[in-house]
Amino acid sequence: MEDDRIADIVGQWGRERPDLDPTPLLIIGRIQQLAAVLDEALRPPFAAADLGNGDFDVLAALRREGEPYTLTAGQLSQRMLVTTGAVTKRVDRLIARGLVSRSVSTADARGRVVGLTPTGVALTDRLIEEHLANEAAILRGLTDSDRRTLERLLEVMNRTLTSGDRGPGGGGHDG
Amino acid sequence: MEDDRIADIVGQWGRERPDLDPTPLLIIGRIQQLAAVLDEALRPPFAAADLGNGDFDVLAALRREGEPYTLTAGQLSQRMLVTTGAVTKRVDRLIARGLVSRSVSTADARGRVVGLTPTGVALTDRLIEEHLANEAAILRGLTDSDRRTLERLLEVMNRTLTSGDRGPGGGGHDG
DNA sequence: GCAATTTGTCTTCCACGGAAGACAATTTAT
DNA sequence: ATAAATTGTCTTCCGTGGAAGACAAATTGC
Repeated sequence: MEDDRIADIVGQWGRERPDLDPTPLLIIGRIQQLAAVLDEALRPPFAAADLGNGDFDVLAALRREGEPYTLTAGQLSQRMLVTTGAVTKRVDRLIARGLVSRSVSTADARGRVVGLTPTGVALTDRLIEEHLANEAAILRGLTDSDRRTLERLLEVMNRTLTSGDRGPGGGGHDG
Repeated sequence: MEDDRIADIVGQWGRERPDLDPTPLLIIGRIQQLAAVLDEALRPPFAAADLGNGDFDVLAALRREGEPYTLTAGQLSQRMLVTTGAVTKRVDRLIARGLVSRSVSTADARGRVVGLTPTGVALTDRLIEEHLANEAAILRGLTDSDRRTLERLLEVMNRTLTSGDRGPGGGGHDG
């Protein structure tokens, strides 16, 4: 029944390396596992539309930008936290589906402007509804107060990570 | 220089689709982003040892199992939540590094038993210390009380997800 | 204006993991 | 015991994304 996988792992480490404190895994391990399970749980609507999760990211970024639903490849790269190479491939796939189009920027001829087609807008509008409904369902076990607390705590972790000064070990990356 | 990326996204959706409630993203989006950033932040020790994050998973699973530090490919697959094909490849890489060995199970000749070599044990023991120290550093912004709360809330989400009845595609209607 | 540098995107090439099939060994049924 | 079904692992093929280089266009320096 219950795979408290993470708790088991903590228990194992406690036995094998009693000199260490494995309890950080209770939070960090769970976040990582949660992210994986979330991806799974939220995939069905995208899968039904024959879209990779990453591809929907493109559609959503364009759609929420508002009219005329356009962004350059570089902007997409920044918003989705993937390389421009990945953007190229995602956009290529979406073009093949007729959901976005790509054109040379008028302002800067080396810029490529990606824009939602009417079909793309329609699909995105439909999918985002399903998507947010699914997310809401996942959170149904949490009270409003729980949610506010969780938001805050996640934000604290995020800030700790983003500020980048985690003692030894290096770790910093982009600037 | 705060990239409150998620808050921005929620704001954009609020403007573009005021009929929807985008606030679930404040939790779920942050968890997903956090997981990605965590992977980055925790990678350096493994990268320094020329190991993929997934490869360390194998080492850690074997090490925390206790002596004789062995598991079958199938057991590894279950513990790491990846397919047996992925296990084969991870193990192949680790064998090439001399960190684990593979032998035919005495009990069942189609089973392959993977075991840590002495070198593998030593490396894992070293890496897990660094790893847990890094995780602890990431959590330093949270009080003990925060941590307990966060653990609980993440576990609630996890249970909601694992219990699995969230009608995707089906009708999302809860009580 | 022209060369050098920088910038934005695309192109290779590579690594990793999933899906499905191949294969060998075990178990079950007869 | 033998054939059929099942199981455990590996193999093949594919999809996705990163890193680094290629390339075109813009910017800077002279």
